[in-house]
Amino acid sequence: MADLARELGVSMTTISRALSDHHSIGPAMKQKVLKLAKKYNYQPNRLASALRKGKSQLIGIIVPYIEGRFFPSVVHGIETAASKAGYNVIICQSNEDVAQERRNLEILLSAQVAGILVSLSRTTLDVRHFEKVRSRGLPLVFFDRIVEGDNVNAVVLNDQEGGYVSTRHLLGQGCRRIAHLAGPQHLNIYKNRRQGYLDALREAGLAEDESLVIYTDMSQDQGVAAMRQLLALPEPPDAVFAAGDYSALGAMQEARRQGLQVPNDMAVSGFSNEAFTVITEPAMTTIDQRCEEMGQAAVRLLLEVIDADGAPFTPRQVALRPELLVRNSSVRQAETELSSANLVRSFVP
Amino acid sequence: MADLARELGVSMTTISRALSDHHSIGPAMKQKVLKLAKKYNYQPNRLASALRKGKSQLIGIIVPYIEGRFFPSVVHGIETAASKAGYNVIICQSNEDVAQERRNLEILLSAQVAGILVSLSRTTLDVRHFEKVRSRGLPLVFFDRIVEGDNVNAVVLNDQEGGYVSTRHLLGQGCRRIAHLAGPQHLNIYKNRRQGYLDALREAGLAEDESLVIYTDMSQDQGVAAMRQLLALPEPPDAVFAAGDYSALGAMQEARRQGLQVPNDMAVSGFSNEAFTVITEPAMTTIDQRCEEMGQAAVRLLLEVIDADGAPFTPRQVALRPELLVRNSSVRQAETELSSANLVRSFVP
DNA sequence: TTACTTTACACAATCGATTGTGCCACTTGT
DNA sequence: ACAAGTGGCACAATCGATTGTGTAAAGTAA
Repeated sequence: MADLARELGVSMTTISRALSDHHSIGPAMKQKVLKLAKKYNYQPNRLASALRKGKSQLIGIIVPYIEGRFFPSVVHGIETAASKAGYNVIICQSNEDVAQERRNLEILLSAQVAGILVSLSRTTLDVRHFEKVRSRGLPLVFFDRIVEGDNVNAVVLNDQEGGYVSTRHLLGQGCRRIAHLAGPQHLNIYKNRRQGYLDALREAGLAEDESLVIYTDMSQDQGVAAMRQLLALPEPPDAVFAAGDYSALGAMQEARRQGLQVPNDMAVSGFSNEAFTVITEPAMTTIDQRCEEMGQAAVRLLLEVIDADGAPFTPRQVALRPELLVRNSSVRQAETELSSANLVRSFVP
Repeated sequence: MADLARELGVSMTTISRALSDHHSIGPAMKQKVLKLAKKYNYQPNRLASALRKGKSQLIGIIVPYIEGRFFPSVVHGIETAASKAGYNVIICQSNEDVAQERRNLEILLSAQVAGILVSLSRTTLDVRHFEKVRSRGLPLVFFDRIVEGDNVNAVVLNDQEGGYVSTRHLLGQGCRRIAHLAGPQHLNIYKNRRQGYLDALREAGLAEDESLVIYTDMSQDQGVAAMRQLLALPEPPDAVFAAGDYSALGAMQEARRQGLQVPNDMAVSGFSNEAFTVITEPAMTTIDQRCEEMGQAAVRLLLEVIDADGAPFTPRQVALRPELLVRNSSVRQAETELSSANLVRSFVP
């Protein structure tokens, strides 16, 4: 910058203001500065700028881990949206450990990020460490694994709706005894998915049957076990809505192993749209969690708070609408259609 | 920091030096400063520090995208290793676009990162933009999709070895006509996998049969088509080594659809260890690409260059050894064992 | 013409931490 | 006892960009 100033015979002030389009710089001078900056391919030192302004162009992310399908996709959405808005993203993993989460928070604070996006670690019961962020007036948005309450900014998937539309879909296929493979009920996502399931049943006027709700850890193994248990009932179900794709997979495999036709004897639908759901045979109906949209929505909300710039901002909670992906595991067909329906689904990576 | 200095009645110099364990500060004073820093939970402003020192504690990553199995896992490995060494990670996506890659590079430069890790975009043919990084003396390490040559730091998987061990394994199972589903040969990874396959055949004294090598785009569809083509041969193969899991999947599905037993009539092995390979039936033998190790190795190499601190550093290329994961799709068994071998594989997410 | 704006730019302080140099006091060698 | 050495700390410059204030020159209104 000093070089530019020297070459044009003006002060650094003028350079800085010309580049940031300040009103007190004449258009002629602005042009000259811009041209020279291009020529020398001048790149401002973001550290210096951030130090002076007290705000960097960085957004901090804290996620439990970067693996599987969900978090990488959300991060992908976040990075894309942030980058479009001129921000960069610095990423931290808590490894499901509160202590690590706290450390990451400190680091992001000392890196002077413009805002922070957090998905809580599984071991985070006490959320007081986020008070420090708020007391500094630093924009903060939670996503997916959030702090409950209406005094925080948060973006989540509407899990209840996911359970509801899945169950409605199965009902629409003519299923009348719909089982549910539920997840650990102390986690809100699973509680809400189960609630959606119950809501749909009640709406259809069907009596709730406790024996049709099996509580699992969402593993494939327990999906197998659950299906075995269900098929041993005096009145086995004709469909199953699982709160996760892996348990749905296990259930589907066990059903077929016992000679049932999926979907005609047993319709199956899962949750999460894992990559494998398109390659099972039949392909699995599931709920897409809108991972990328979640990332984008989180960034949008964060930018709103950032742009409010300290002005009182009423925290907001955003609930994304899940998308039901109907595939062959749940679409009942006449016998004659079966052959074509079970054709291989192709998937180009 | 000024507060600490005032409270102890010393200069900021002393504070700074006490915290960085400078020799010219007495142990008594160091203790006092440390204790006070704890008490006030003092966090140094990393921007200011980085500005003054000309080096931040940030490592920049440029990847084509953050999706699928590979890149997220590598990033996971990178973040973990970097974090352990006291560095944080700022991540950029090139979206397979050179222009974006160039922009990302500029951004990382202006963010004053301590070093950069890059996996090239697919459209990067001209690599001159990396010259600017080298001319600034900024540590640079490529991984997976690298610039060829021995004047760059790079970490890759030994694809040739992957093809070699896969083919050796199939040979060891008694297969004698082993087909290969190859990928686009202008990409080094696919060329090398094919080379490993050929090396193993030659070593076993088997004649190379051009009709057994099918060139595909690695999609599931083309895997299906390739298997159809292979089975129409006068002398069909008894095994197939695919350079990717998706094409292996297509091949396996088509083989079973035509009534062949996998693995006894047709052994199948893939490449990449995609998540779905454990849930196919039979589970698919494949090559693990050591994603996390690659991230770790890249960080280790980068840290070496950083720690050399401008001293002449001879660029190095690291080749990771792939890991063959033997599963049921390639292990030939006596008929009586088949039932147990095809049992469900469980997978807890 | 005088007084008052407006325009266009420079001066110098500032963000927070780091570091070369200088200074003082005290120890050690001879 | 004097010179040299060393431990412990402060001063002030510095990294590079930003910004409140100051001040000419040019323009406008009276």
